[in-house]
Formats: sequence, structure tokens, C-alpha cells
Amino acid sequence: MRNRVTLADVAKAAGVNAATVSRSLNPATEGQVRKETAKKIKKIAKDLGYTPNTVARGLRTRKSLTIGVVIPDLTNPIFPPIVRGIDSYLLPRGYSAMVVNTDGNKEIEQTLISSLMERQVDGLIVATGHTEGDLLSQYHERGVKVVMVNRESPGIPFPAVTSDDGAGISAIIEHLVELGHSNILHLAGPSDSSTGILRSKTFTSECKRRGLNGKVIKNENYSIDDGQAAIDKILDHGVRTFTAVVAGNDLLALGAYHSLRTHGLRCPEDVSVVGFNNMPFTADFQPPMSTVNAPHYDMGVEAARLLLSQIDGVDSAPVKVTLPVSLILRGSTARAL
Amino acid sequence: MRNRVTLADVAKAAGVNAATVSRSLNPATEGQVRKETAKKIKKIAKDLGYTPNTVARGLRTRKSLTIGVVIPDLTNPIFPPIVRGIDSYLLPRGYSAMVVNTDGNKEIEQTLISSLMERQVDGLIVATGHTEGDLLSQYHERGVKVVMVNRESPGIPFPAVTSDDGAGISAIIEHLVELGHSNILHLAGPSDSSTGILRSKTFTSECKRRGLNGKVIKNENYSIDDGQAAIDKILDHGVRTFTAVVAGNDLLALGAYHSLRTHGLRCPEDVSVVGFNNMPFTADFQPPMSTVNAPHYDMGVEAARLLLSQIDGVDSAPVKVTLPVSLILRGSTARAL
DNA sequence: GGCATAGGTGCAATCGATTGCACTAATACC
DNA sequence: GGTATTAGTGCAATCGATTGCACCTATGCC
Repeated sequence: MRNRVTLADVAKAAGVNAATVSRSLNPATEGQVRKETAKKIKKIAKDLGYTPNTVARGLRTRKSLTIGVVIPDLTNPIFPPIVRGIDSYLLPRGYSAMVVNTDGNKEIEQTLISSLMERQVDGLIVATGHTEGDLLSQYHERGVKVVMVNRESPGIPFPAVTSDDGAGISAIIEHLVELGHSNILHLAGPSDSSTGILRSKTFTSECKRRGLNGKVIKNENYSIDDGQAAIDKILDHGVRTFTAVVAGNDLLALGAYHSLRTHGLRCPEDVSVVGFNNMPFTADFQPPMSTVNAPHYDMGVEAARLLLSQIDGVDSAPVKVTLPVSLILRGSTARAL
Repeated sequence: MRNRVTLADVAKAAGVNAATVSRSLNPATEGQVRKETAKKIKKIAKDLGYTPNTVARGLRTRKSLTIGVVIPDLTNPIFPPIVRGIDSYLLPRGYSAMVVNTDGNKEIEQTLISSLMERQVDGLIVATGHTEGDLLSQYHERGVKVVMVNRESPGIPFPAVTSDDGAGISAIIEHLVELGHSNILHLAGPSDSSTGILRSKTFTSECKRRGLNGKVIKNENYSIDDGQAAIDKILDHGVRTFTAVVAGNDLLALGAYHSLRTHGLRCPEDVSVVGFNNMPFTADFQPPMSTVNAPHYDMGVEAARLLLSQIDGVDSAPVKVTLPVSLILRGSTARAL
């Protein structure tokens, strides 16, 4: 903070102009300086403990080497791996990530994105994917680099990295059918998220195709509470018609666990439950949760890669990357009675 | 990105000097400008879509309104709540957080902290707390504002926010004693972390005080694998002498669960296990884990508060804040046989 | 030996906002 | 009516680094 060493300080100590110091210290321009001069300057810079001021540099070069990462909620366990994946690609390339949480709130999201833009981020990785993209589409027109991850933003031609949700749902249903289930309930995710929509659509079409009795219940949020409340509602009054639950994600599935338990129903003996995402600790639940593994870390890496190649002007076409998923069978499904 | 509207643009459109625009738009200096002028300028700024360039401002004001947050690993579930707590205090005050992961690696940590400093962060919140603090102590001398959270950095007089680990361990032991346990194993956390040291010290002294047979096993990391390996080692050869396990954190406790299970031992019937932290999902493990609740979110809030008051020059003395913990009894402890 | 060329540095403008100081005009006061 | 204030703006320097351009000095070439 205090007494920061600047380029000018190094220049004075070396008896040269600041420009020469700048050129010596930058690998790309080092060749413009005489070898011994550069060597001497580097030594002096090191002795003085010079560290570049990224802010000042960014002002001049119009690059902040900072990426904004917009996620709904860091405490949802699927997001930390995505962030780590992003980080792992960014860091070695000199970039840093600035992560913000929107809590699924549209206004907060807009405020935060504005704040990120004011901080001159070089690009945005957005994991909130709402169907309408007011602010984001404006930015798109202004040439801001954006990559969607985990969820897509329909209507806006941004590159996007998602998991193959359709294949995941199909695999689940195939598995349940093999176990003899034909009355299946789908705990759908929010209808303003691309994942919620896609998973639920696939569920419906697969049921129709296979002649199953599939029912869909919508949830506002991907949360334990929503999942529990949804199943509670059915179990509290009326008869249970389903023998299996396909949850929109692991949190909703866990909510189903809770509801079943409080209603004296056993999983998987009475009702089979399948989650989605294979988030951490699902294997430690009771029963160990069968779910679909989505490669979140890799999705983060891929998103960062796409963004940086956009920034470097390599890719032009908005690429859609879909990463493969796999069904993880544990202990939450059983043969239908 | 392209065609960004600057202060100068607004000034030209309004027929005034950029200085006047700057003053009009800053609430603190707005009074220096004639009311109607300020009003007109604000309207024009809005119409033009002016957004301040935080980077340029930071260069001049020597404030980046950015805080660096250094944590070991975001995928450890205790950290997201801390980060969210920090965020919740920072955001309304115009600050943003830049979160980095060190993976518990000292060199990575130093690199990342340097990178944060180069980005001119106004302060650091550090959750990695190693016992020696090479780089950090240098920064301290240079007047950099730092607050430790979750773990302390002994020897460096930084303000710190921790949970009352001593009280937590005492409560656990008291509980186990009431259940008749006297042969207790402690799965200690890393000995280069303040939490690992404090919890293990308290364990030892409490056992001595109460005349219990307490044994301590050190672990390199706060991880499931380490916990499992530690118990495996004992159970694989030799006799089991303990009836209860006090784990340094929930992850180690979960590792103990795994090991017990693979060795055909039941928890809590054969062995009682207690975790620490009350991280998310501990209630959903099998058996539901008894643990000590640490208020991570609040710790984040408090850390951010301390840092900002340091930055504003309010607090001078390095404050140590200890937040109370509470024992959460669930299903992983039972009467000793 | 004279001129062209390239290598190595310095000068100064620039990025966008902030702010101390100077200046003008209008008001207050006696 | 003349001077002392005060309010309202503008000028220009500044933050720290980057970079186009100009300049100078060796060398290379014929």
C-alpha cells in the first residue's frame, strides 16, 4: 500500500527512462532493449521489489485480465466445482475471476453485472441462464464477451457449455423402466432455467414415447425445501400414484427423501428416487443417491477456454458445447412392487 | 466494451468541463455544483448511458473497492457460507470480493496473494491461516489491511474471526462422558492450521482433566480420505481401544464413517462419532451426524466488517472476535457399551 | 569516406477519472 | 458604491503503465 515501487522509481534507480523499464519487463517487448540493459533493469526491479500495478496497466491497455463469473448461489454444491474449473484455466493465463452470487434474483443479477462491467472485466461467464436476457442481450450488442455455463440463455447467441441433460433423463427413465416402473413423477426445476425446461421436456417426451404414466410437478427453485414441499403436498392428501421420482436435481431429490421419510415411506423399497448432478456427498445420503453425473469442473474449464478464445478473437461462431453425462447407480432405486 | 461513454463525452454533451460532471455525479461533491447544472448533467449522463470506469477511478483515488479473499478450497462446504457472508457485507458498501483457492499450498498462496496485491486490492481476508506467515508478515509491515477468518495466523497481529473451538471440543467431550465413554480417539486436523492445533490441544487437556484415555491421530488434511485412512490403519491391524471418535471436522468424521462401515462396525452402536462445523448435508448422512455448529456465514460478515473498519481507519487495535458455537446432537453418538 | 539502415532510448501522449487551485461573477455587508 | 465573501466552474496535474514516434549512434555497404 504505502511506498509502492513504481516504474518511475525503477527507471530513476537505473538511470533510464520509464519506457525502457516497461519494455525490459515485458517479455513481448524485451527484444527492443539491449540485453545487458534489460538484465540490469530486471535486477534493479527485483531488488527494489517492484510489482506492476495491474490497474494502471489495464487502464492503458484496455484489458483488466479479470473475468466476471455470475452464479446463482455458491452454497449450491454444484457451483464450487464449476468455479474451480474456471479458475484452473484462467490462472495460468494471467486472468483472475470475480465471482458474484445473484440468489436467482433478476434485479440483483443486473446490478452485479453492471458492477462487473464498471470494473472493466474482459468477459463474463454466466451460470444463471434465465430465459429472457434483457441486460445480457444489450451487452451482446455492445460486443461484450459472454459464455453461458451449465444453463443456456435461449435467444441470445452466446457460446454455451452444458451437460447432456437429455441423455441423462433418458438414461434414468430407461433404468426405471427396466426396474418395472411405469408411474413416474418428475420434480421439475424452475421453468425459467434452461436446465429445468430441457429436463422436463425430455421427461415428458420419453414417457410419451414409452407409453408411461409420467406426471410433472413444477418447482420454483432447485432447493431441498421445494422438493420436500412438492412431495408433501401429494402425500398429505390424495393417493400416491407413482412408484418412482425423477428429480430435476439432487437437492430436489433430497427433499423427496425427507418427505418420504416423514410420511413413513421407504426409499427405495416403496419409492425409487433419482437425482441429477451427482453433487458432493450424494453417496453418503441415506440411501446413497442414484443420480446422473455432470462434469461440472470440466464445464468450468471449457467455459473459460471458450471465453478466452473469444477474447483473443479466435472463435467467432457461437459454439455450443455439450459434455457427456453418466448414470450413477447407487442405492435409491429398486424394482417396482 | 466498444464505444464506452466517458466523463469527457458527457461533459461535451453538456457543454461543461469533465470536472463538473465528475462533481455532479459524486454524491459527496454534488453540493459544489449548482443544482440545475447537476440535474441536467445527471440526465445527460443517464441518457448517454454513462457508467463510471472503476479502474480509472481507482488509479486516481488509490482505492479499488476490491477485497481479496484467500481460501484453501471452495469445494470444502464450510467456505461458501463464509464467502457469502463476506459478500453480503461488502456489496452494499460498494466493494467486491475476489476469491482465490490455494489448495492448501503455500507457494500457490504466495503467488495468488501477490497477484491480488498487484490488482490493488484494498485489503485481504485470509482463511488459510498457516502457522508461519512469511509473505503476510511482510505485508503487515507494509501496512496492508488483513483480517484472518476461521483460522488464525499466530505471531502476526492481524484481527481474526474464529469460532469458539475450545468450547466446542469441551462440549463434545462432556457429551461423550455423559454417555459413558472414556476411551476416545481424536482425528486431529493439520498441525499447521490454527484450528487443528487448538482443537487437538483442547482435546488433550480436557481428557487429562477428566482422567480419560484420549488418543490423538494427526491428519495432513481436513479430508474424507485422510479420516478414512487414519481409522483404517487402526482397524486393519491391532485392537480397537476406543469407543468414540472426535473428529477435527465433519470431513474427517465422514471418513471415519466410511472406515467403520467397511470394517463392519456400526455407528453409533459400536462406535460414536462426532464431527465439527455442521457443514451442509451432515444431517442427511447415515447416521445423521452429531457435530458442532460454527456460524460460518456470520464469521464472514464479521471478517468483512473488521476489514472495512480497518480500511476506514476506525479500528486500530487488532481485534480478536470469537463467535459462539453449539453442539448439535443427531444420531451418531450412543451410550458406550 | 559517405550514406543508408537498424538497433536502442527517450519524449510525450494516452487511458478515464479526481481534485487542488485559480478565476469569474454574483451576493452581502457597511 | 466599494470591498469582502461565497458559489460555481474550469484548468491542469495526477495516478502508473504503455507505446507511436523521433532521435541518435553505430555499423554495413559500395
